[in-house]
Amino acid sequence: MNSEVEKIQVFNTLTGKKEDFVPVSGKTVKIYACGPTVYDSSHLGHARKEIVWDTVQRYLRFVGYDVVYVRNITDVDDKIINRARERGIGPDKLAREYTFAFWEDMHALNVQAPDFEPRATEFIAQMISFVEGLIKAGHAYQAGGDVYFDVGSFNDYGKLGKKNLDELMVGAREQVVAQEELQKLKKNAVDFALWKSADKDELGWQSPWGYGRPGWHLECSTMVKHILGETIDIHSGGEDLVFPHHENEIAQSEALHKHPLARYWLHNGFIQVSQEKMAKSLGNFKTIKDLLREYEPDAIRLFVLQTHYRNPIDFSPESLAAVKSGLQRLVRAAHLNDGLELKGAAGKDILAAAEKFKAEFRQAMNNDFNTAIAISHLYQIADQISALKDKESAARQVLIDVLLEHAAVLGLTLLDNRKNLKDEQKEKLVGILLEMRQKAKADKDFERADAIRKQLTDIGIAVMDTPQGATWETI
RNA sequence: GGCGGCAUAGCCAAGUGGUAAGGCAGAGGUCUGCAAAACCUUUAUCCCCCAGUUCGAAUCUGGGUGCCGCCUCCA
Repeated sequence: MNSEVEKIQVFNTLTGKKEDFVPVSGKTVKIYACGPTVYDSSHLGHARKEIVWDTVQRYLRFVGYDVVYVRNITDVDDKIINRARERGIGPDKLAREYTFAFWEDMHALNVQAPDFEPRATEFIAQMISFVEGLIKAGHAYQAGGDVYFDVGSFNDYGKLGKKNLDELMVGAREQVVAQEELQKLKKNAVDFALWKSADKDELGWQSPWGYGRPGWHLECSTMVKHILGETIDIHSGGEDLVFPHHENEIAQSEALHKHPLARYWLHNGFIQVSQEKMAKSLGNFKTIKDLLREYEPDAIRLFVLQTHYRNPIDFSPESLAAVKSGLQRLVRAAHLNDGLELKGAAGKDILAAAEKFKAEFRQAMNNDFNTAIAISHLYQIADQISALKDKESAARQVLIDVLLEHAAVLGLTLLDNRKNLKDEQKEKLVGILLEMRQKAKADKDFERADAIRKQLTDIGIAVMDTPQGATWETI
């Protein structure tokens, strides 16, 4: 970090304002990002969330903070249990399967591994003591084999999601009335489960209240506490988590610890499809694996980051395809010096341009991580690179280096894939050669036909003539 | 119904009081045997509508219209 601390501003959902970012303790930044529930394939919406917060933690490290980035994996949940039952396998096996699939997707998208990646099932014991603490403090109560958080005992309830407790009660009461059993158990309709009893043959753990499972919100509060501490700097997630998930985390943690769970609550906007949110429940999603078949990881990241993280993105194949051309310009500029010896030297003007670019890039990112502006500066530096001649390659290299360094902060590799062939292209290519050879044979130009065959053999492709025409295989 | 957010060129998208970034597509040009790629130039008198505050507003205020999200699982 420079001698002076980078002045970063972030939009805090808690206050609804952009605020100066000041970590709890100096250069250390503790971030907890709500991770996936592993019961199905990840889609573009999940990709956005991971790309956005990956970029944030990359940038904070880039400007010199010591970041501890934690992203959990929710591997115990009703959705997992139901899906596993449908498939006739154990919930733990299903969770493992989709955990690996998630890791594959994240790796492909150049999303860095977090410093810690706790799974809920690893923290059952800590969750149980967390609940015991809440009961002891009078913020939770046992009802049958369940334990509920007593929302009425926590004054600040609703401060994140901007909810009015009285109004919540009305809505919640209607739902609870529909479930008679709950009505009997809960003191208050809005109270949420910290621990839920389960049947013996279901996924569960022994607890002071009997056999059961933790409630969803509990895991995050517990893992934050045990891995990062009682107050962290940034807690992030998709905007749908604001209420009730993060609201409930705040209630649990702050009721127990009596001080803030996180200083800054950051939330990313959603991907929409035809003006509707992309969601598994709507069945209108594109999985990351689908997209990766068609688009490079850099293109997907560029697509996501060209919109500010809090704004919605309306997805269409056209809009994603449109970034491909732009990406090519950056890639081309980044590789203009490939295979060239560096000539000349970078003059003052070049060094000044590099410094100007660095400052502008940071200025953009310091303003609530405005990646859209940051990207526009990448294009500007790419134009400057392209404008330099080969004989000024040393000067050009200075700018290429800063381009690559800053593109990497956004997780863009700018790898040169321009000459990479797809499998189908390779097959067609051989087909074209065989067609040309066939034409030569038909013209009785056997010298030419044999030359084509030999050159193919030399690169490891054997050509075999058959009564049905030529075929080939690799040697 | 309550709360929150968004509306900027053909499309995507920045811009929170000082006179419209950037990308895609389009147009013209350089280059080329012809192309393609690349590069250069160019493309919103105007920011959903109405009223107001101000010397000055896309940016602030009030009203309206449309859309989205949350309030239940959801990134």
